[in-house]
Amino acid sequence: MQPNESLHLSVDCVLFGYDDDGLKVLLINQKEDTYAHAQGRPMSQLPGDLILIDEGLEAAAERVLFELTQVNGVYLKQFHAYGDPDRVKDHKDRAWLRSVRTLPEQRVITVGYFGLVSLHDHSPQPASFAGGVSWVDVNEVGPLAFDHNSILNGAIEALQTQLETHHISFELLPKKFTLSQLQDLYETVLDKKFDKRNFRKNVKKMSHVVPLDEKQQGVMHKPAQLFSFNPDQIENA
Amino acid sequence: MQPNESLHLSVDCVLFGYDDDGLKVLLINQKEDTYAHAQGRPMSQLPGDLILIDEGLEAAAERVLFELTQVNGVYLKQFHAYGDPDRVKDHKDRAWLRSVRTLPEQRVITVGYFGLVSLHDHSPQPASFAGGVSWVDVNEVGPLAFDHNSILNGAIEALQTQLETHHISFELLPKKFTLSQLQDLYETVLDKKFDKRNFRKNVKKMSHVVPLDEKQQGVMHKPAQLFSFNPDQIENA
DNA sequence: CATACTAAGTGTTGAAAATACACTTTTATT
DNA sequence: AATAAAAGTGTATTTTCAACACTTAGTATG
Repeated sequence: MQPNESLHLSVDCVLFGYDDDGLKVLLINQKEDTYAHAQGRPMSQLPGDLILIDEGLEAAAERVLFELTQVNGVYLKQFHAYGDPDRVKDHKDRAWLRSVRTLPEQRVITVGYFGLVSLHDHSPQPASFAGGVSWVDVNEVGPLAFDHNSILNGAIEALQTQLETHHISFELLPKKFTLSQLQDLYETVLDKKFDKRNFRKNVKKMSHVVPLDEKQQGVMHKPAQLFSFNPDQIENA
Repeated sequence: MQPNESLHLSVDCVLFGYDDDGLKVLLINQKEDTYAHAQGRPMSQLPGDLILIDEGLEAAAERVLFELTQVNGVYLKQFHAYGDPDRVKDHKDRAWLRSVRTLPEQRVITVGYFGLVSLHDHSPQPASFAGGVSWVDVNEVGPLAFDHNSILNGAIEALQTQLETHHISFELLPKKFTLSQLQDLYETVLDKKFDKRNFRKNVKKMSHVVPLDEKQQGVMHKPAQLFSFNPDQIENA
């Protein structure tokens, strides 16, 4: 039973953002000039980094997300650990690792967390040492560094399961929203259509969705009733 | 961004076993004389150990389970990673760690896997260096080492979810079984009762449960029809 | 060989939930 | 005043779920 001394642990965060335009995921771009002299093109990747030696996993996910994107205070949930011994050994990834890690050859196991935000309420900013931060439509994500495409797929599945079983939509919408927005969110995330009347019947049963005394304004059609989430009721959602 | 050099990674296996007598979990006993001169009583724990440096997580879970209990070839599924920085720092656990680890003070993150077997088909044997192996009814598990009680609870939840969503019962039963055994399994794992006729209606819809041309023998009542699982159909269960 | 014991096996009915479906209303714009 | 655009609303049908009790086939016993 050999000890595994030269093994690193990281967290990767899959932050989903939603607006009327669809479901997005927050990616960072490897900074071009960090390894100008190395071969390989910079790629996009999920925000992630090594955990600190005395830090809990969830705390690490929060810290790393904040450091890399300035996004703070979001719901983060662990969904899977990825530990293929070769997951960071691909040729395309090594140049970048050499530029940012003191021990670039080291095996890295990573724990995936996903988080949810409303695009209206958060504006991510790249950290000084990151190349850039951008929201990318989940259906238009190209090849990512490492095994981040499969981590993303795992996160999407976890998000779908959680939305169906725990109705976690409240993290993805602005404070005030219409039922059409809520329905569009469900349709976007679960990738299926719902009947408007039946959907609204179901929402009536969700005690954490409460109508406000307020209507949409400035729209070129019948203004919709606004709703918000009642935080007291969210636990039992 | 400090590297986390002194960090260890382990896997812990929660192996569930089932027979007519209930749902059991396989525990190992810390070997008494391994640390005869250390304070503290030996405790029970889940079979788990550090992963090897070039070994995948699932492979590690299979290896560790086999090394510690001689159990082989079982369905193993990852369910959660546990990374509290203090999870192996409790006083009750340190004496044992000093006796078996070269670096007992090291932080250990662990990845939990659960597995399923039929008690009829497997007979675990302790490894030479382990103190003993025993099946313990899940409702009669006492205090375990480290955070293994919460890992066990996480595994039970994962098992219940998987049974309801993916009908993974086939791993827990002998090759030939009766519908009463299947119902008892569901009732035991999910901790609720089912109506016999309704349960059997549902089983009829499960294409992976197929009747055999064979009946129970030597029972003091009407012999039950035997069934088995059709492996071809299990994917779509 | 008749009786008793035990768990296996089997259908129907009512209630509840899920689905399918189309027109009217309210506001902003021209 | 007319138009455009999405909001809002109810009912009938189908499907699923839940409740419920007696008959059957084999083993053991007297």
